[in-house]
Amino acid sequence: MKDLTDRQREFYDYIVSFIEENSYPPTIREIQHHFKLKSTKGVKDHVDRLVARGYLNRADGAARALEVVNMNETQSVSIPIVGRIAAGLPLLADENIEDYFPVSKNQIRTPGMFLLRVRGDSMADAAILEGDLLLVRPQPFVDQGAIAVVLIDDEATVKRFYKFKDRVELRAENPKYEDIVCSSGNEQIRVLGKVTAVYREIN
Amino acid sequence: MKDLTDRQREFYDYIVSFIEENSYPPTIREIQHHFKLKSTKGVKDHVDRLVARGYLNRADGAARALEVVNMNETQSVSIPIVGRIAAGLPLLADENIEDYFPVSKNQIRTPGMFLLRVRGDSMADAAILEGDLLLVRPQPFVDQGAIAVVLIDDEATVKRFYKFKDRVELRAENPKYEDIVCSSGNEQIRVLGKVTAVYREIN
DNA sequence: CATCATGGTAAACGTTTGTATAGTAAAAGA
DNA sequence: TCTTTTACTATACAAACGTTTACCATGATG
Repeated sequence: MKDLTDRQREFYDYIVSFIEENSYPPTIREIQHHFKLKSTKGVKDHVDRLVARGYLNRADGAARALEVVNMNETQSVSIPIVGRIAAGLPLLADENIEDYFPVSKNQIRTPGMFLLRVRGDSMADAAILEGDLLLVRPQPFVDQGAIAVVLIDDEATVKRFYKFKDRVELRAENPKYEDIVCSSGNEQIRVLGKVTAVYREIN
Repeated sequence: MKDLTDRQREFYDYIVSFIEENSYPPTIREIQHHFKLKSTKGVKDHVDRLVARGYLNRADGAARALEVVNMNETQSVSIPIVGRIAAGLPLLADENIEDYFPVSKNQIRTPGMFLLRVRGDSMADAAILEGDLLLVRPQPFVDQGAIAVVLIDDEATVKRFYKFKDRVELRAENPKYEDIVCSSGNEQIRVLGKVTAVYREIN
């Protein structure tokens, strides 16, 4: 956004906010009136420049045929919140999905990402509280020390994950809880994915 | 969708898909040509019926001023991230805006909401860490004990807010920091708003 | 049977809208 | 310093666009 002047930026912002409010783009004259200009020419020039610089697309000659480039990219997607995980069923089976929560698209990089609502305070010292929503990228392993969602006996838990030659350790971030140690080859635990974001609503 | 005839449904679907493809709505005549009709009247009738049944909104007389109801509800909005707050300037002046971050629309209930990136660890025990983004609803006061963004000497800080007859206390959630106490009438502090959500990206 | 909603055609009207030409003024680069 | 870019005013025009009136045909409703 650095190749735009302040004024150009104002026009761009107005067009974006108009679309957000009305869900269709403004006409040249609607922009003109918003900026209290006395001619349409100034608006046309600005729009043309925004097109030339790649911030807008437009179909020439057509009314309101204005498209903000990258606007779709900031849209959000409904991501499922998985609740209790039923044994045997695929993770995202209907039975496991409690609700949906909108997450902006640029947080979603891989398919199959899901949200998990935190139960308990075992990660309190990692600033993850009961009720928080965790955005999880599904993957069968995570980096050493990363916060992972792990399935233990059909129960999803959130822990820091450490893998050693002979064992796997799942460490809580709360002194009240003891580490879980599994010897290698033990098939009772399964890494579901890596926690990539935390959402908390207050009140 | 059961009060629509097959034909009406076709028109509705075309309008939705047109918007998805072009990101602006079609004109009456564009719809007409798609269905290879020889008059605009049929299209107008269909659109009017879709409006009457609540599937579309529209601003009469204006080109392309067509809005598909429910299409926008899961979208997100760009919310400004305010950085250092310059004295005198309004909070959301360009000078204060560092960047924008998409937040899903249903988290935004009042206008003027903004994001603040956390500096320091003074709220660590409230599970708010350095680098977290806080969604802030602007308001001149907050409930007792709520987490507030407060302006002290042109510096925005996040603290728990307590108001008593004779004084205001701003308490950090970290034993390393001491409470800030201001006698009433002291104009050096100003509540900017209430923290309503926390976003954290991991890695 | 008459009636009403649906789904059209045809043609015309007036406004909305994008575009163009000509010119001014100030700021930014070269 | 000269030139270009930015940011406008003023006016005008043609095309695009929504709207309207009049009319026709079909199928469902009562």
